[in-house]
Amino acid sequence: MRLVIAKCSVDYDGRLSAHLPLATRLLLVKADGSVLVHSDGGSYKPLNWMSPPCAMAEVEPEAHEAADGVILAWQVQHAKSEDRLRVLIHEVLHDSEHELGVDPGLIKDGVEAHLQRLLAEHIHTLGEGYSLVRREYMTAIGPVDILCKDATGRSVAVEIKRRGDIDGVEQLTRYLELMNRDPHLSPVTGVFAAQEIKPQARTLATDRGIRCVTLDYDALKGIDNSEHRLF
Amino acid sequence: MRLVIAKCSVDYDGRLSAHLPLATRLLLVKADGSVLVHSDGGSYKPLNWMSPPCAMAEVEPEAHEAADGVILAWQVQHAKSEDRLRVLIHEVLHDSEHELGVDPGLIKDGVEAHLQRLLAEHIHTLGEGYSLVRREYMTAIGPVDILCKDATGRSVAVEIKRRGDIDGVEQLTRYLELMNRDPHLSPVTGVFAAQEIKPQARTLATDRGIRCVTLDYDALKGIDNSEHRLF
DNA sequence: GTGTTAATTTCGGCT
DNA sequence: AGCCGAAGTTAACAC
Repeated sequence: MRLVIAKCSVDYDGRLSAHLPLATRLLLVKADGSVLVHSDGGSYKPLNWMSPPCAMAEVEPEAHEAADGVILAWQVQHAKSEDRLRVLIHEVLHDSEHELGVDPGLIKDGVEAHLQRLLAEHIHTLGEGYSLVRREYMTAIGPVDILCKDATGRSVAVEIKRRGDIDGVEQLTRYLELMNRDPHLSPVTGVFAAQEIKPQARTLATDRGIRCVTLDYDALKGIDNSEHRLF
Repeated sequence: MRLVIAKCSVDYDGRLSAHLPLATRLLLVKADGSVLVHSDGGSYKPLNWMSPPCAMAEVEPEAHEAADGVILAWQVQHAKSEDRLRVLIHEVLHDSEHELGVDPGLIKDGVEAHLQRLLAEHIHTLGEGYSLVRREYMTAIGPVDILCKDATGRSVAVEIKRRGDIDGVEQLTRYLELMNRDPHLSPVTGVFAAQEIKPQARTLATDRGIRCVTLDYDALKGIDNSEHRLF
């Protein structure tokens, strides 16, 4: 990884055209040739960048560029498209190279997929006598997160979100509408399950006869772990 | 901006929990206190980060951490939520501070908004006798990019995308369906305009009686420039 | 401020 | 390889 602090201007041409006026910025060149241009603020998104696969070459600035004070130009060309990044460097304030090695990568915990797996494995947390039919139950308009049956054998469609919002309720409503047209499934009731349910979403769901269930991820994981210890 | 290359492990707790095992990485601390953790690959997205507003503090590692070889801990706390990032540093390989100043920011060209403005200004590119009614014509389900009339005075709804995909056709279809229920507007025809239209989207649009128009952004801009030169 | 939509979205999973 | 949907999405813009 190469770190350069430089006074530079940047031009991107590809899916759009973008220009960065002359200013001091961080230029980050990764081992795969990709380049990030960062300012000293904003978010994690660079001002400009080139994604891999790409190749970076240091070239002589053109005559008119050199006349404007450009001492060095970087040309970053994407390998599979016409996307091109051109960095015109006026002054280099820092330049260092560092060996980082391969990164073991991020381990995530608590995303929707985990919630779905845990709830499917412990479907009884929805109520006594509940049984799983299947996860990702396919319908014409997309997969329902979980289809199960309650103690009386009635179908229950479950929509799972980390954060339960209006759009999640809308999504479940569409599924329920469609599934209730299917005589093999109907009547289907709905459960909106999330770690946190926004008041608006709860109101809308309740109004539509959809039950809201707040999921305790740590509790579910706890059940999971204790069962794994037992067997 | 502070650049640190360090052997470290990172833990994030907030909207989810995430862990980065011990490895050498770039730690980037911006002037606003935000922190990015980058590896030597991947995309522009950091492995882990803390968005502003937040505060970074260097603290003593706990006893068990120090026993594991941690020489320094960074605690990054988000100002408005419980989001927390903890960086456990085992070895510092580089540490430098740089003054960057305020960035003038990115100037973009060629995004959907520009296409919309250009097409609205040169609505005749859709056909002889076309006239603009208005941009962002509001309907109950959202704004139609452009509403215009053809040479015969019939309403035409235009949906603009940079890249024309199925979902854009669906979006336009919903607008047309709604607008055609309005006796003041009906009949309304549709135009799907994009710089590039995917074959599937073109097929679907044609099947629904929606005309597809490929926009040449540079040509539209050329017209624009030449007109500005004339007047 | 709040909400909605685009993004050089990126990223992962599945077919 | 392409399609689909989530993301600690972020960012811009209207209301």
